[in-house]
Amino acid sequence: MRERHRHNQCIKNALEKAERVCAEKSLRLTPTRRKVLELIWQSHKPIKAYDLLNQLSSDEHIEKPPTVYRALDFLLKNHLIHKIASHNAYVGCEVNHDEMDSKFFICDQCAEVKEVCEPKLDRSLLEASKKQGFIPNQTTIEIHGTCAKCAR
Amino acid sequence: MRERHRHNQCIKNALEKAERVCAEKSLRLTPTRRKVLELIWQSHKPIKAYDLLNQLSSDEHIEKPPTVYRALDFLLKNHLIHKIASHNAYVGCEVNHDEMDSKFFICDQCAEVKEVCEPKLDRSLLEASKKQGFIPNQTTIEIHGTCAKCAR
DNA sequence: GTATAGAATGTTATATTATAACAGTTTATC
DNA sequence: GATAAACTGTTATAATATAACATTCTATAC
Repeated sequence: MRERHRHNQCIKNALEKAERVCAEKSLRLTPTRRKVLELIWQSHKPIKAYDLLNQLSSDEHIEKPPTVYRALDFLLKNHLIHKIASHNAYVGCEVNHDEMDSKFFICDQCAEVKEVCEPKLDRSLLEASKKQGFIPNQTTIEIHGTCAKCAR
Repeated sequence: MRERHRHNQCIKNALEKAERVCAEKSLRLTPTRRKVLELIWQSHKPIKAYDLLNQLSSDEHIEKPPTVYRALDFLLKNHLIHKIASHNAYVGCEVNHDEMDSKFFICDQCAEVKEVCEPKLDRSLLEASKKQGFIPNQTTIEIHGTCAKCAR
């Protein structure tokens, strides 16, 4: 735990950002949406839709899939979370999406995901696209391997 | 159709490559595996597992999911096909996998996928990884957009 | 040529991921 | 307070994928 970052701060930042974004765009961060975002931000590991569903449910009340998928759709559409396609799982968005699409480093040891912006990589992607005469719109860049922490 | 490439040749090449690879590694390209590979190569569009299953089935005999998933596993493991994670669908492998991982350009108009090797892009990916202290193992690079043909 | 082990296939069942469709409720605005 | 749009509840089902175990096939050793 020694080197662990102050994760509470991540959660707090994420929720604040969400409130700001929603306020700016007149969107409603309803209790379910907020709760789902908070659950996703419990870690930097992608979480599955049905795990969220279980965590949303209590002994008294079991939530149904559309509840969580609707919240996920909202959060995805507004760039507050991302879907990791290679895992069918969801992580909080760590970057500013004025920039280009995200790239993800996914540790196969500890499962943590690091989202990065890499203008150089963007340029390479654009260049490669141009070479194909391809007009890129949205990218899925997921790099699996071993993170710095686990490599030590 | 005027500019259409000779797709029969693609299928033929793919099957020949598969036979060669299997011969070299003492693997068995059994009838089901061969048939699945052939069905996947009917086009350059990713095909879904259950579509393959339907095409494998006849009025007399309906195949079951494990049949197709086992064939897919075999073909994936031996780099004869790839899974497009963002679509849960499968395409034939067009490149030589002595090289690094594949990158896919996926046209959202016509659905065709072009697999490319881009050493420059590989270098950018490696560089970005190094910057994170990340040791890359396997990448999912899927660029969605509009292909040259559809852009015209 | 037969015994044998490993690979491949058949079969049933079920797990996992995601959406459709429609009814009811809440919210913002007029 | 009426209204429309957004949001939520609920039931059902679609789409994707695997587990587990029985059976058959194939290559090799004897």
